[in-house]
Amino acid sequence: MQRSKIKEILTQKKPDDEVLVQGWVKTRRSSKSVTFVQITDGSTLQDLQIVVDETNPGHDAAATLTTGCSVSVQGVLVESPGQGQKFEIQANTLTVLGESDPDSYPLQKKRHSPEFLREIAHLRPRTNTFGAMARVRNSLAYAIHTFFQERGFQFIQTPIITASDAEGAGSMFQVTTLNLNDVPKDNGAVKHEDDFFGRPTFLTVSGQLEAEIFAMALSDVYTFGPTFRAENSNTSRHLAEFWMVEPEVAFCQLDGLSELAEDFLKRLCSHVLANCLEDMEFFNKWYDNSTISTLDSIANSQFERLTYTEAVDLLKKSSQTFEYPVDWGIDLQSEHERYLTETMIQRPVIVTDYPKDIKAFYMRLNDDGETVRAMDVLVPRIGEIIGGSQREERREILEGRMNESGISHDEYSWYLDLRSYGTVPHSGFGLGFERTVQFITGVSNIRDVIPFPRTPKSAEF
RNA sequence: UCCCCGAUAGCUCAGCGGUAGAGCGGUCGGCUGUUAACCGAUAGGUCGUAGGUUCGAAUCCUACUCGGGGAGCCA
Repeated sequence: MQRSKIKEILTQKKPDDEVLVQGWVKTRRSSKSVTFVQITDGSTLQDLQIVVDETNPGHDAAATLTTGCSVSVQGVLVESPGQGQKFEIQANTLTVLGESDPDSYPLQKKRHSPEFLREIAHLRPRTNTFGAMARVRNSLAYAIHTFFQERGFQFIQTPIITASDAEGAGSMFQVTTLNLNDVPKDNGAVKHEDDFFGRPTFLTVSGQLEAEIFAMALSDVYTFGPTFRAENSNTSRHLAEFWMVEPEVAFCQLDGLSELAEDFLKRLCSHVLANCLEDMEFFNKWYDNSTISTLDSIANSQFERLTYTEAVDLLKKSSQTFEYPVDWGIDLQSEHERYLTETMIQRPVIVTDYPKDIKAFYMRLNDDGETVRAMDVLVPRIGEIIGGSQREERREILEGRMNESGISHDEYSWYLDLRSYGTVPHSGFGLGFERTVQFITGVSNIRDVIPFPRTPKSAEF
């Protein structure tokens, strides 16, 4: 007999159907005459109740089941006379596949703190929260690909190991096969020629520059993969290894890009509501009781658009006092961004045209010579969820900006080449996948929205 | 990296100078078509680590480690 997933059983099977179901025990309640076993198989948030009568030869085994055991059950689907579930399985046979010693099994049939669950990352996928998390992540990843695929974007796989060490996005992890206990040296300096690639190499901080190469040939492309930052960041919204989505669009200026970003975020919100409502209701109940209404309103509302200069004016005019005063020329602080999106505007805000001195060298210089065509999308609770820009497509101006930033023309000659041979206006942004999952689920710590978080001093599992 | 807070039973926490506590979970027994079931009994702790103050430290002080909140860096 073929196994059915619990989700299938609840949606496609009818009373009196005979089914084979396999999963893990959440909890068990027994008496002399009957035992109830609640099992889950991860296909849905809902547990399935198995009823084992005392006359069943498997009753003794069922009565000793504990949380975490794995079982295989053949039985008949019936409408449940009890409260709390529509259907249940009247077991014919129940086989214990794997025991789970209750003295040492850390998961209990009660709520655990996210901090504790992080310490047992190999078992936390079995919890309601993490099962829901995995399904929402999966659904979001699917929505990301379909959004771009439907619009004719090509999915490009950019390298994870890179030799560019000055992409302006923070410190990088070095990749080496040199023996660190006995590094080959030449006059005191490390002999990088002896290293695997014959030169220093690093884990990528962004696929953007490589994506630009393909945008200059295929027009509309995107990347979606792991990204690494060796920053000593200890916050609830930073990881050393995270996933990032980076579309790069040729023949597109900043206003086109911000439209794309807005459509994209709206699509992610509505997709999750349409496909993971049960899991979202769980997050709404236990983590943030405004998350569903927020997603709803985002899917149906207009994002606010402000220039940096307008944002600074607005903040200055507000009666709010900030720890860091607002002034034109300094970057917006977290408190400013959050006040803008959470209090003043109360929905996502796209801030554009930042002073050039606080943004990366590749962003297109405006005619005022002072600002660049940068774009940050700010959302309540998280702050910056998307950072992007129109890229500088004029070679001379790009070279000037590289000089100002101390970036080697030699090392980026290929990047400059794109501006010499058929350059076109183009734009792109980066969306932090885990920050998006945080925003959507309402789970406050980024370590609890990724299966195996990597943070400073922590790389277990 | 900086500021603030925390670390006591498997988990969540109380105790804050004078003999280590509760709830949940575990174990044993009872009971019931049960729903984080219920009732009774029971086991379980070098009070994060290392120093110091004191007649006496879980409790006060110092350092370190780890965790949380905030900041910076950013996605």
